[in-house]
Amino acid sequence: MTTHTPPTEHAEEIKDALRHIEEAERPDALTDQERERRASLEELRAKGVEPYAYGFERTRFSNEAIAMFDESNPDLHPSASVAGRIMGVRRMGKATFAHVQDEAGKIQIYFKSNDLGERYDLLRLLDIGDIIGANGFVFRTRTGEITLHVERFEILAKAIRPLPVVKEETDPVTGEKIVHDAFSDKELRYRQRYVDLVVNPEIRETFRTRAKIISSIRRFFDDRGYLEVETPVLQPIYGGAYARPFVTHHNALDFDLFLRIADELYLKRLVAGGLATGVYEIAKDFRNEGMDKNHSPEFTMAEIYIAYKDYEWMMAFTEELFVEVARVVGIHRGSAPIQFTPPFRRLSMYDSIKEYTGTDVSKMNEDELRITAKHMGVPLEAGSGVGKIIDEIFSAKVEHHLIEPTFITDYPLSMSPLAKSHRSQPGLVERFELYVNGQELANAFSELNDPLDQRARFEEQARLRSKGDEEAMVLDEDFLRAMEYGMPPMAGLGFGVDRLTMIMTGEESIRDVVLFPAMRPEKIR
RNA sequence: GAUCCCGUAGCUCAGUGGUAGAGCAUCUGACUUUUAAUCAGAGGGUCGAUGGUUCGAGCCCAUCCGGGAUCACCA
Repeated sequence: MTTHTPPTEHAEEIKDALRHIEEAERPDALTDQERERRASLEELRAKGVEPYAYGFERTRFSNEAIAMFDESNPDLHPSASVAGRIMGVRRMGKATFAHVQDEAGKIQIYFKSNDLGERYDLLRLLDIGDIIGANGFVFRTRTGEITLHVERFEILAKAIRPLPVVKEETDPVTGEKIVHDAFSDKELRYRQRYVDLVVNPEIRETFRTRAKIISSIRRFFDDRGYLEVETPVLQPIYGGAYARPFVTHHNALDFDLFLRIADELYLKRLVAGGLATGVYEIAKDFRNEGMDKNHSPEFTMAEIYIAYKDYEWMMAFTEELFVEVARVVGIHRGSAPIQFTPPFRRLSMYDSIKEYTGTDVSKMNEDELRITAKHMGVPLEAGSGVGKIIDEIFSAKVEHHLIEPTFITDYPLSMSPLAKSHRSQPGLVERFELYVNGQELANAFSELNDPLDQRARFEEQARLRSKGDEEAMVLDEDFLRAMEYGMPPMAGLGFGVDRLTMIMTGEESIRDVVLFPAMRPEKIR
């Protein structure tokens, strides 16, 4: 983006940045290890060795190279080229062992002075963290580890900042892996995810699973003929959920825009336009709320809207979707893996409250509900109406019981301004949420397509907003206009991809399924 | 936003008022099948920041910065 910023506006920042650059480059600002590594770097160049290569001809991943060793023909010595990061070095004078880590794992490599001649002397300029390429032949050492005997090697990238050294040991009795000095500081792991991925390689599996989850969702939708679309992230009016938005500013047009909190209203416009029977989007939404292990200010949402279907149909679709995702990724981690075994339990909201509290709240008016909540020890906000009180009771008394996938159906109308009134139960809407592991995972309804009803619902929201409810929805006149032209009945579903990934990987914090979690800015030394 | 806990060497951590420590990493030396390699020696710190109490503060107090957990809000 090109901006024509007056030079004075950022003068202080620029001065700070320049000062920072100067200080960072002063030799006395470096640690001894950084100075050593920079000295090694210069020595390599002085010897005519360029420590930052343009590429390397790799023929095998570490696991493939190891697999080449033939137990029945140990003298075969198949050759291979591997590339990766040096994770440990054992120098023994004229022989050196090291482990090289790549995407697939680790392989031990063996350097021998006799074989490498003068180049063997370069090894003293190598450090843990350096990225090298090596080719040679595969053999088995005296102690039994399949190893690459190096015939040629190249330095592909010299590390001038020391990597945390994590050592692993195999317990001789149990055979279990013992990790020493694990890189465990959460702040450092999140801020420097590149380091975390290197020294805690098991977390790579989490992010590979995340990618699989997203691609399996996309495939599931695509296979059924639904169309992937992209709708605006920057919106003049935000809507589709209860949340406070982020605000940004468009310089050229000189007005404020909101970062979307949901995709819903734009996707429904597209169904109205007949773009496709079903449209979906898998993308980031942004909510300006508190953050904790279940909430991140930017998070990935999947939403799909399918014409001529209702929430009953969508429930079956949702069940099929999650069963399929679980099948594709496999559920391999976590202490209490959730089995996505169909059919999922279905329970109306009233029945769920009756089941877990013994109280039937379905016929109660606001005062009775208030008294009931008080008896149950459920704290209420002053302005809570019928729907809000029921929701509070549900959250406090029912939610955490719902471990195996459970559909909760038929919500109070006041909580759901975009959902269609229940066809047979007054005061309710046709809505379901899927609960897994005591958490809401998905939310869906028969979408409201009556423009007059929708307008009335927005107006009710406006009243809440004027009473100080900052999260109440904003009336979207263009969305209403689309509905007035005629919007087919449809079913809509939305779910958080991050939470789905948490469930599928057994991670307990959303920060552990997001590569770069939001953090306050740091001062980098 | 509130409460509690944490911040000491590159990493993981000891250190409850009296000369800042350990293991790994780093440096020097030895070692041609080691694997938490080993052995001998050495260097490395604004104890998150600022202010205060004290003869004396890593330690006690206050404020601030950063992180974690719980709660609130939300998905």
